[in-house]
Amino acid sequence: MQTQLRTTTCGALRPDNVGQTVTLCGWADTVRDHGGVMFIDLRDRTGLTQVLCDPTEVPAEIWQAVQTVRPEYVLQVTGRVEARPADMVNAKLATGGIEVRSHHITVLNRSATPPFPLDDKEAERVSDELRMTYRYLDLRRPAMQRNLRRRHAVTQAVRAYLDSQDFTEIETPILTKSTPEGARDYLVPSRTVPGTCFALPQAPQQYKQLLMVAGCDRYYQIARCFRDEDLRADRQPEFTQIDLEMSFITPEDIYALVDGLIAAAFVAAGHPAPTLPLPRLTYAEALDRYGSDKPDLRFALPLVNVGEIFAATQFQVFGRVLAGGGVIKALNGKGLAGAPIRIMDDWTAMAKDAGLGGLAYIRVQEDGAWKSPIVKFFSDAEKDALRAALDIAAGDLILFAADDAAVVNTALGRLRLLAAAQAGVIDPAAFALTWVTDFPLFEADAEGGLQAMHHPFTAPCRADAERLESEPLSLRAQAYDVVLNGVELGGGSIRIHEAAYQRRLFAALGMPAAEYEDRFGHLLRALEYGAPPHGGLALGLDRLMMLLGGADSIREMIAFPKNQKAMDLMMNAPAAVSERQLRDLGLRFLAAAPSE
RNA sequence: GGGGGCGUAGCUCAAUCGGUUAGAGUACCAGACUGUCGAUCUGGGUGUUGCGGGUUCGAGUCCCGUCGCUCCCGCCA
Repeated sequence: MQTQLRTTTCGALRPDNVGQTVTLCGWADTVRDHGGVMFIDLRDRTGLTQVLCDPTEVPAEIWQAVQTVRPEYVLQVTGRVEARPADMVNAKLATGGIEVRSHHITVLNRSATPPFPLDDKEAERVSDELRMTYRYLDLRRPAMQRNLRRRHAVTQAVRAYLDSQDFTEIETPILTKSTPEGARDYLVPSRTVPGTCFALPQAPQQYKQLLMVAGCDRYYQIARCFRDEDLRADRQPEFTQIDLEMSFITPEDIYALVDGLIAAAFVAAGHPAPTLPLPRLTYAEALDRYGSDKPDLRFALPLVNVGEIFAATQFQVFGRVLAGGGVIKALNGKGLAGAPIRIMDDWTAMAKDAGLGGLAYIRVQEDGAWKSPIVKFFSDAEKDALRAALDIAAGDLILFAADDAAVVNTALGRLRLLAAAQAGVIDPAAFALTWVTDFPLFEADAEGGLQAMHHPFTAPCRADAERLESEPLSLRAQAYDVVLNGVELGGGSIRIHEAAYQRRLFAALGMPAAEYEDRFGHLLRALEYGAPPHGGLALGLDRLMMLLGGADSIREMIAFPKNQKAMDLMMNAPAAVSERQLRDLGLRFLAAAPSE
């Protein structure tokens, strides 16, 4: 990175360079003033180099100037590389074997006192609010520099991999059309067509399908997506997907391709490649066994269906549920019998929040005795069967849920995660990847209607396709997710490539013909002109980087993220705009902007 | 929209049962110091206890309201 202002970087010098005269540029990291001699650790993104300044070796005015140097001042230093005496080598620094004995130092810029310490350990404890307000300082920290560099390495590897698989990177519009059945759209009012709005894309979904119709065969894009929904630690209103689509494929082609893509990303991020092929789980299996369509497989802790054991139970609560077509499942929290009351209260509250009437449990004491408010209703045969089914031993905590399958799975699925965390069985360094396949095509929406589980362009499994109108909720989709450590990394599907079936599907969703022709006419028309069978997938790049980097929020992996109210605290966006701008757009606000 | 947590010095935090002049580390400022590398030593407190109201002889502490940040549920085809 040699330039007119420097000959080398702050992370580059080694004992081999001793004797060379070099010029470095960077930020003063720490300044150690001994009166008669000064040490300045000079930092750039590549590392730290110790600069020594001796008043007998620099002009007086430079010595004067150096006295004023504070952390984050920007310096240009020229000097000779010298070996450090053996007892002064700093093993913690890559450059610790040498130092630069300066004979000229220029203060390129001064710095105000930083609002928070630019030290990786200290800064991690500083509020996100401050870090985001001064994001350019936060990003100066080595840890954040590493995150940015690692993200770059992964996107480079993704591009190289997809290029090797004959993909073409194609950009699609940011100003596009609203498709209101997904997330809430971000809207951009049009000046040239008054009274209308563009929407920012929630995903390049329709464009990439149209690129398949166009014969592109294999498309990808590192695509920015926008969804105006409430934020989470792993959800930002704008985020990045590795978006791809292929023609003439089945799901097997996607699995094989994406397995390789993920392996390339792991390696680029400095991790061992996962064992391929990645394991697969059907949606039905995932829900049954783990209570979630994005199971964390870093640990087992399976949900066990104990309905048969209680087929003839005397326990009214269980009996009523079974008679009503519900299910009874249990999970064995190994070693959690001693879980404090406070924890159990939290878990019970969570179970109720998930829809359960209450949380039944058995604490298995050290002497093997079962302590539980419900066990008195169990017969000896039921107890024996339970013991065998759940591998019950001293110290275990057995949790029961009895209700509709959906409620039971939700509640126990969440409890499974809490119990694993409480038991400390999650290896934070582990990576557990899985495909989840065969999602349902539809789910019931709040009003009892149908809603596409993935999106309305998803093709059903061929065997199911003709039950579209008769038993829509029974249709499995050719849809799949990739899950890493209990986080949905991404997903996709084989798409409907026949206009007639796409119309049938819109109709099955309860959409009048006039409506789907209006909203999706462009896609339907395209499908009429020889659309190839095609499908694809999108991976959340921010989430992938978060998991690969061991971070607890995707904000750590985004240069300029937004806070929980979707504001950019550094730029102060969103912000009020001028009357003139609004007039041009033909807009008037009903709400006033908050005043400062 | 709902639930939880937090809000005291630039930063990270402490302050007992409601009690006297709100402290510590660090940062910062001044001075000293020729081998440090989280330099050290000496001195210095730089504060609207988020904001507003209330209770009280007395409020950082209790009550009401409000604002901000954050985590989660809902939401996220």
